[in-house]
Amino acid sequence: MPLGMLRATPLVEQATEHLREQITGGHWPIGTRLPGENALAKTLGVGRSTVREALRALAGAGLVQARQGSGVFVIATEPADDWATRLRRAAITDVYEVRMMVETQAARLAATRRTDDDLASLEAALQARRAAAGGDDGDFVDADIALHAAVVAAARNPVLDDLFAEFAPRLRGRLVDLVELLGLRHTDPNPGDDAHAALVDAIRRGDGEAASGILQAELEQTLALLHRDVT
Amino acid sequence: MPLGMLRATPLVEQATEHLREQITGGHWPIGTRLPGENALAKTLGVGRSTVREALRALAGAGLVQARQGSGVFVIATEPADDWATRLRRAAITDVYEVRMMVETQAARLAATRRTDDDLASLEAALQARRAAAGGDDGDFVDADIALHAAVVAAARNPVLDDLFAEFAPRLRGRLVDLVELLGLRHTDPNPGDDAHAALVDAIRRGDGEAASGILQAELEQTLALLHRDVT
DNA sequence: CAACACAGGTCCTCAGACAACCTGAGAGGT
DNA sequence: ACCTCTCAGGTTGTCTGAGGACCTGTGTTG
Repeated sequence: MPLGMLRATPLVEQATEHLREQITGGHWPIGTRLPGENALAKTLGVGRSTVREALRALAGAGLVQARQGSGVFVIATEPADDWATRLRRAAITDVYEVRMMVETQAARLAATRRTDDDLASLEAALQARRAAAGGDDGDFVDADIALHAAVVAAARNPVLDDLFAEFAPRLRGRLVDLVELLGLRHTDPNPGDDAHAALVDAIRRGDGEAASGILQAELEQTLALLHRDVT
Repeated sequence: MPLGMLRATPLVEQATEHLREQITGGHWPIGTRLPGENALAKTLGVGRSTVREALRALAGAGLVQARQGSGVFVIATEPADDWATRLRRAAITDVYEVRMMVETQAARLAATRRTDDDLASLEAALQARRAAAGGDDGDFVDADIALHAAVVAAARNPVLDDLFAEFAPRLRGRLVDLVELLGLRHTDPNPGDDAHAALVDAIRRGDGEAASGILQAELEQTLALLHRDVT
């Protein structure tokens, strides 16, 4: 099925794309009133309905807004940049640094707010991290991240949970690379186990200072590796 | 202009919304083929063109995709949740707490990383906050937020800047309310000026511990007010 | 100067006609 | 029995026309 899978792109999609490019390309800044439907139909060489549908698609994408009798206005020149995109573009060391700030504070809160359920989750995550020591680098990093997520969850602040969840995927790939490239698990397949056990214990004991300090030391070490990796 | 400002919502928008709710409400899971245009027109009591435009809007929003001859299929059940929406839904105290964590750490970094330009910006923002003391509560809160943003910017981590910029709009309205309802500016139209001047000075001197401590005290006080406000 | 009316332009809705495409069922051939 | 082809019915895509609702700017009147 070489060419049979190819379909002509519907005119309305082509028109949508063309108009979108005019907007995102800066030809129509925010606040601009677009040419009327009839004018656009003539310019694009399509029917008026096709123009209307294209404009609806752009409205659905949040780029324009129609006002009956007035016209169609540009209200955004690009879709709202989501965090995943922003984090992807940001320097990994900047992302990690913010993670570090957030997480050390979360550990402090976790020590005072953790419930029995939280402790059970932390213990389970610690065991899962140990179990993942026998697996590949990717699984190990995932288990490590899960333990850290359990720490953040014990802080009992949903905004923190969300924030950590946004950061984790951005960091995962790089952390796996780091482990592999630097051979961090060659001598010890479960690096940092002592520190993580001490972290869970500090949270159990309610010692926020210790929990925060342990995490700070660990994360600073990884950040230093990330800096080294970059140069 | 009591009722003159109200406009009938165009049918296509109502239809779009109805269909969107069917999708986000779980009635049409991902992969579902929607009823045909003619069936939908009958169900919704509108013309086929109106249905087509509504479907285009949903396509523009990324929820459906049309295949000529086959039908229109659900490809997503909700738009990617953006942070603004999440923050809007979150408890204000949770949001503020995260802001506090991030900002106190940022102040620490600012003390070590600030440039001469950062210092100039901080000084300008401090003066602007003083100038806003003569204005209304909204302007004052804006000037306060701008000073804090300058602190975060001096930490020289773009991810932090972005994060603070996400949080600020969510917090603004509530902070204005707090100032108004609690009459925080009745006796002193420029509350916290001493603390803010000390903050800027600590950053200038490179004293991260002092900067962080000053901010922590201020933000904890406001958080306590937010907690009180809620109960 | 303010209020009102009107003209022209714009978006909104519906209907109809025809084209292009897809899918499933049935018929015919091997 | 299995495979291929054809066709019918249903679906989306495009265009056109008609009329309605709305908005804005201009001109007229009091």
